[in-house]
Amino acid sequence: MNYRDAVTPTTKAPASSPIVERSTIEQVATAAGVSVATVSRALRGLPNVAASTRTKVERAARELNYRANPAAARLATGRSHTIAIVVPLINSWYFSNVVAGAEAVCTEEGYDLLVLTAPNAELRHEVVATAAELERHTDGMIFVEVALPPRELEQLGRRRLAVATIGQQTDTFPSVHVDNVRVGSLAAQHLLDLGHRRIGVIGAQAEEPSFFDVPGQRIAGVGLALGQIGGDLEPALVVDGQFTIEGGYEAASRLLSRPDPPSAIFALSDEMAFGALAAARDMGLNVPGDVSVVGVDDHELSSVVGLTTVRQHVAEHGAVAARALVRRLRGQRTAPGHHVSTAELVVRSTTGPPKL
Amino acid sequence: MNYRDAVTPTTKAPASSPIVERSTIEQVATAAGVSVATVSRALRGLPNVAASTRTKVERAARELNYRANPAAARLATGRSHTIAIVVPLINSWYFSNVVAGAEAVCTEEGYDLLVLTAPNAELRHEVVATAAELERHTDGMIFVEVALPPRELEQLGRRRLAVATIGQQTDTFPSVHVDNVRVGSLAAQHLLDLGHRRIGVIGAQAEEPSFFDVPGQRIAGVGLALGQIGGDLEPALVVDGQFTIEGGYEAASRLLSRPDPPSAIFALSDEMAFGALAAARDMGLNVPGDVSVVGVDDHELSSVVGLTTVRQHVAEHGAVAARALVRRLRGQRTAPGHHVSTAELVVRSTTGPPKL
DNA sequence: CTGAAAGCGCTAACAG
DNA sequence: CTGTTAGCGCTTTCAG
Repeated sequence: MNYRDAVTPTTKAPASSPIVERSTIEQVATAAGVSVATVSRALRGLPNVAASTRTKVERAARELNYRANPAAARLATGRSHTIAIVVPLINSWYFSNVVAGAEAVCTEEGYDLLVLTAPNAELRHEVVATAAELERHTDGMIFVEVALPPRELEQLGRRRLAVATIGQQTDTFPSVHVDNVRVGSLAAQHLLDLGHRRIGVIGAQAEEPSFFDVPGQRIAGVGLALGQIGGDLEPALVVDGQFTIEGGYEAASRLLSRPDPPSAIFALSDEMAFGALAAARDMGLNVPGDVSVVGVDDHELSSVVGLTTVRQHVAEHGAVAARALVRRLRGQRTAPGHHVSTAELVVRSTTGPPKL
Repeated sequence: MNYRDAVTPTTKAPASSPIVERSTIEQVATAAGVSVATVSRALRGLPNVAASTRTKVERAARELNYRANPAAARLATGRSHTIAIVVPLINSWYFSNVVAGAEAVCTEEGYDLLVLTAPNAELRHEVVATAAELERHTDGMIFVEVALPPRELEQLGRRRLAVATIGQQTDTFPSVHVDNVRVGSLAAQHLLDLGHRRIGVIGAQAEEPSFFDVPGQRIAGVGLALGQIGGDLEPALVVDGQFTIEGGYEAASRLLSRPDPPSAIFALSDEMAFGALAAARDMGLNVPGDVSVVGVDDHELSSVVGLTTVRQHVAEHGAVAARALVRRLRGQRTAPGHHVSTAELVVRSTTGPPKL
């Protein structure tokens, strides 16, 4: 339920200051004894305004509590100072953390953050198809773990809309992503170092593998690590966990009830790992005695249950993407930088050497 | 990580239809051979438009892919078709689910959803203080578990802004909340029925107890149930868990390492309960053999670990609030209805009779 | 460096 | 029932 997580004992609230009305540019102009055009220039920091005039205007604006009406500014300029973040869903650990990161930056930078969920491919295509419409609601959008095919990317690229992606890496837009092959290797290598040779993987079907495939890359990383010691990833030991707790539970149950169960399980997310831990417990198996478990994310619960995991800095993903967008919207024509976020292995107590 | 939770195998995407431009009301007017005013009326379903004219206009609009420019409409009408949701934080199970519920309704109803986080009381006051400003960004706001003092409520009430609250119940605005006293009683009664008499509670400090106090009410519910059998809630058995997993872990550790530990623990949220379960495990205690644990929420993980809990329908809270707001914005002057959301006990395997 | 004036695209009286 | 005419509040030429 969490309603108070962040409630640090704060300084006494400023006795609820009364709501103060906003005024129009014209009132400010009159008060400062200049024209509205000058007020507009002065307040937006444009050149060609005498220092003295600017000061005068600023004072008047402050006194009148003036702030440009966003609707009017938007109509006149076409920019809305709003960013939309498109996520498949919002009520999951990963996505809510990404949104949190983006929100923090947006608030800080004076942008409004709109949340759009596009749970399936069809809706995602629709989001792109209605980009012309969205352009009138927002200045930019952040696509989070949303696979955009080349054709749609190209369509978006031709628009005035600023775009950033999280997860997918494109050559048109700035992006943030982790090296998922490395994520997989990191987990697998740890397991190999402990002596495991048969590793089970709880992953997920990639929806559109051709463009963008997180599970696939992580699994490739596992294969890579395994390959280096002349080993191999058994396809039969890779099962779908749908990135949910329950999916993880079921996948692990299947894996562990095999005649030849793996000695370790790599779940592609902590939530699936939690499911796996529960499954092991329910089967009377000891972790890490009978089976080791590794996850990805570093969920809050992970440290508490001692889950070994590959940590990602998820909120940072959102923050970096938002910052890139804001920068671009402010005109800083930076290269379409790709930020590769770090990920690191956090060894805790769900992993250990295999039996025998 | 969860990016694909909701990815159901969808029908093949409609081969990315090209982005089609938007046109202005004037183009539609010309195409339909009428004035812009008529177009505006026809398209907004206002009366006083001949059926034939309306059809004509609608066809033209469809052909030109016309949709009113939101910025222009907003400037002219003052309404933004946007709703803001104010949460203390967004990356927690409870709040992200509330937001998800609200988002679904907003999308369905053609409203944009803005997310604002106000982690502490000070920022919350600021949100209210800048209501005049917010009014120009949004038509309404949903305050989620945000304690608004009477004075601020009154200030908000005088504005054009539509308001709905989740958690707090006011007599000015529509609200959604659960009967938290009942939530507490439900949990306690279950424990009492099993034979427990000494119940520990993991709760949280209320920030502004005078206006709105979820933990306090749930605890009161416990006291009530206890009182009915002539028992009493020992103040020393009520400890703060800050509504976080870790806080729950620490609170439970403290509770269980007492010389006279309670035989059952009621955690005011599932996340705190997860922490408590981990603490019990780490102390070598058996659940429910040595100690029973009950939570509140019915988190996804709860069914998997078998946590007995009082289920709340969280996403529904967000949806109901959003719907109330939309209704109000559409002019249906309904009574400031207070929706009391249901909560029910879900008995699983973390509760059982006490030892001896 | 500053002001006047023309929009941005839509809605809302007000006539007719 | 429909068209004309003002705005909504700001930005942006264009003169000066």
